Amino acid sequence: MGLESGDVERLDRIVKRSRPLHRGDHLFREGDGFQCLYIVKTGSVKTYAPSEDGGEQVLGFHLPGELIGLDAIENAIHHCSAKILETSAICEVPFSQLEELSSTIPSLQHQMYRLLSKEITQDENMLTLLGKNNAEERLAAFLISLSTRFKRRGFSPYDFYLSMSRHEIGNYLGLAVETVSRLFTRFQDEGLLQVERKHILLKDLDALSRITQRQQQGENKRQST
Amino acid sequence: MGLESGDVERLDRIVKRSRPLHRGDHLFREGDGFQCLYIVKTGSVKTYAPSEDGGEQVLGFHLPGELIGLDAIENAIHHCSAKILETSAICEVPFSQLEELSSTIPSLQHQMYRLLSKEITQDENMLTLLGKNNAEERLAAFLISLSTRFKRRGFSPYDFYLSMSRHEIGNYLGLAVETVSRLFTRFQDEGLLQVERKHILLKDLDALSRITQRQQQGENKRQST
DNA sequence: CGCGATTTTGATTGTTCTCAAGGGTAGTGG
DNA sequence: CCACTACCCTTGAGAACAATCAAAATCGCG
Repeated sequence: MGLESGDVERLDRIVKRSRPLHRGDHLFREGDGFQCLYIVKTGSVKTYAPSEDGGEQVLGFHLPGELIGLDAIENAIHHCSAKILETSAICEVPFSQLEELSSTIPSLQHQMYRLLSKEITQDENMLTLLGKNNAEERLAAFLISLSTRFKRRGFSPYDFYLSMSRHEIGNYLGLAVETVSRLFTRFQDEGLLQVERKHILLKDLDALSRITQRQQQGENKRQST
Repeated sequence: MGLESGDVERLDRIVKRSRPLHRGDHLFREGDGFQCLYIVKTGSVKTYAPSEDGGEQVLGFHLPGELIGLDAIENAIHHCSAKILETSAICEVPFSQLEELSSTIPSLQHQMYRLLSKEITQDENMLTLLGKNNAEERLAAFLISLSTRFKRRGFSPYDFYLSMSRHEIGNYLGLAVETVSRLFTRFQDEGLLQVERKHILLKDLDALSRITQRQQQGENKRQST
């Protein structure tokens, strides 16, 4: 990270540990004033953009170690809502204090820029997924993403529980619930994974990877160039 | 903006005006080391993520006043390529200098955070467009976006030229070229606009807006919740 | 003027959505 | 503890939107 230990301590001092939150609780809602960034310690959170009629677009699922709220800096208003998916521990980081601190610690400022930049890169990857990949490729990419993120945090990359519903997965990936359900069944039939309700056991990560890259291999698809 | 005039001058001093660039030139390519952010002064630029086989995902079209390269901060490597669409004047901003400057000018630091945050918000809006909207809604939203951005810069919001091909529009919106072409024809038949090759004349911006919002009005679509 | 690239238009196909219905699960309250 | 209910997931059948294939028309450029 490049932060000195004294700096880490100063950073640590502004972070608030919140009491555990429960499924269905909101961290914030669209339109709320922006005060804090949130870091997931344990559990999981979904962010989504609600639309007038009660519909929504799921923007992301956030696992331990991941940051929430960066899109609210611009206008100091949250542009999306954040809902707890399972009992979770979340840290709050008051942004104004973080901002002040970052102006006195250059390496912290740099980390902040990198963090924001990373979020942009991730969103761009997601744009490619939605713009170019079919249903099968999207779900495979989703599972690999979860697997990678669990692994990074020291959890099993093969064996995990989904804290979100099929409905939410479909919403996130731009697919109907039924399509997601059918794909899980198909992946299981093909021996790529075992799925039972929320429990996922990835049996052939390589094959899943191959699926996500399939689009690129096909010669000159229509939307290309 | 909140920058003092002395600060503006300091900022101005690190910005380099480049000679005019021409259609097809590259500002940078995926994998290039990250040195500068780029600001479009005149003309237009597209950014895209190339894939192995020569295909690509268009990530954005950049008009005068808009910034390019924010996704490269994270690893100091460009994750996408940037190609000039028409003869353009582009400013370069060496990022390391900007970063230094921002650590001594708090309001500049704040602007940087806002800029990065805004980019995230825009990408999230695009995710919603690709995840929830049909072809018609996507193209309408695209035209309105262009219109709004031209207007902001003092150009006509009704009458403008497209610097990108139908192919690139389709790629950007996750649609086939033919679909884009058919939609232009349909919009024209319905009196929403006049189109002749690259020349666009928007005749009913309200109707276009209504199209983009159609999805939200329909009661509880499948992917919602 | 002619060639290649781009755009348009038409016909057909196909993936995914939609509609419909059944079964399973978890949570609630009697 | 069991019944009830609401929600979630699955599966099937049909419809629809957009992709694909094909070809003609137009444009830009050397």
